[in-house]
Amino acid sequence: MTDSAGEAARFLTRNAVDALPEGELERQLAKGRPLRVKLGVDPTTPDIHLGHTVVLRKLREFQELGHQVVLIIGDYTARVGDPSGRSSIRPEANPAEIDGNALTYEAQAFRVLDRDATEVHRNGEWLDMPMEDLFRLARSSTVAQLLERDDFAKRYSAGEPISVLELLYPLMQGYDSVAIRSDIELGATDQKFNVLLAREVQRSYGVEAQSILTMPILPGIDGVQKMSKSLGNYVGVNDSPEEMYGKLMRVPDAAMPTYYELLLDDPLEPSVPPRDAKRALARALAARYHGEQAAAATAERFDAVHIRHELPEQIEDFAFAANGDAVHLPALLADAFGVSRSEARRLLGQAGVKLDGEALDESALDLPAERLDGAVIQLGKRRHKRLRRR
RNA sequence: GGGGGGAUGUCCGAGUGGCUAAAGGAACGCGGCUGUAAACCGCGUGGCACUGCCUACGCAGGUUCGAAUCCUGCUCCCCCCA
Repeated sequence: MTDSAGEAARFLTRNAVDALPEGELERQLAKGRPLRVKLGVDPTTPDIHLGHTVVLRKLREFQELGHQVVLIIGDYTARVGDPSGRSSIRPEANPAEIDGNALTYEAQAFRVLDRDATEVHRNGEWLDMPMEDLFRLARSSTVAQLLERDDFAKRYSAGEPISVLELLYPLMQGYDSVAIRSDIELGATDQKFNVLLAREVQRSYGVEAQSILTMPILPGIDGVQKMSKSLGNYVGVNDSPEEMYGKLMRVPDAAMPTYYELLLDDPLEPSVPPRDAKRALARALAARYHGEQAAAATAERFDAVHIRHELPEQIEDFAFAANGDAVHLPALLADAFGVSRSEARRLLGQAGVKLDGEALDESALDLPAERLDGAVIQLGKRRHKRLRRR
């Protein structure tokens, strides 16, 4: 075992949770040949967010060390739905939607990965198998083994349903490893069971078992739950610089060390005040996905709006119709911001609506059109529209 | 195949004939304080033609002056036995 293998292994595992079996990665690296590094993603949502980039960045590190990254777009497994971390059965995913997502997924993944050094497969290539092959696959594990997994065990003992299809999911993922002959599989910690079970599946097919490397899960911008699209606490890699910056500024301080460790190359200096650390993070990530210039402009605009309380530079116009002189505010707000009229009324009653910076109150539900024309109407802290009479 | 239990708002979860647009919690929104942080305080969270009306407690019917609550059928889920 050479020093360089040990060094590389230490580097690659520095912010990982598990690298199993113990020492295996170093042994693999010491062989001196490029490793086949697997990552499987199910295109269940069209967007990649910063949470996904944690593992993608790790993959990128492998790439930069000369290893072969194999990205598997789980078009077939997406139709089953990964039960990991789930407490209930997923609704069946729609194949057409999955195909669409797969394309955008791939494109977005290459904002982190080097396209030329990445092998991409759809697992439909091999999972669309005859029943006979499924028999073989289904024999590679046992119900007891599958039920050992934490989320299944919980659901089972809580008397919640587990479908047979879900039980099959880890086997399908494991077969991916057989199909591409992976040396190592990456995943977030919630994938630990799946990636470990793949070792069993590989053995049962007589191929060498992969090692595994799991990464921590990035909390969402609420700082508590994992970042996920369905929880609405995510920052998408395709978000505009303003969205990225603004969302990241809402992340609680407590999550900063984790964000730094998982998303940036340099660790968080403890001496940096939390607010500055967060600004630097927001700035760095906006720059990563949109360039230094856009990031600088975004930061400047953010300060203008939130520190100097100026209006945002760009405010979308909203054309309103006024067929008399008076305009009914709840209706206007409902149309402009996509809230219900009832909600608009409530917000008016809570001083949550401002016209050119001044709070409106619910005593005046109708305002003259001329007062509105050209004015900026603001809902809460962050939603603005410039009104134009149609 | 037999027996038992269950389905309530974004989620969890109370509620077994009127006082229930439905307790409580979580989540979220608005306001205050602030750093679009945390903590804390206040208000709010079905819709609308809004001092009122409409819709809502798995689905469809029924009983009743009145049903989330009672009855019938159906759908789905869980457990035990086989």
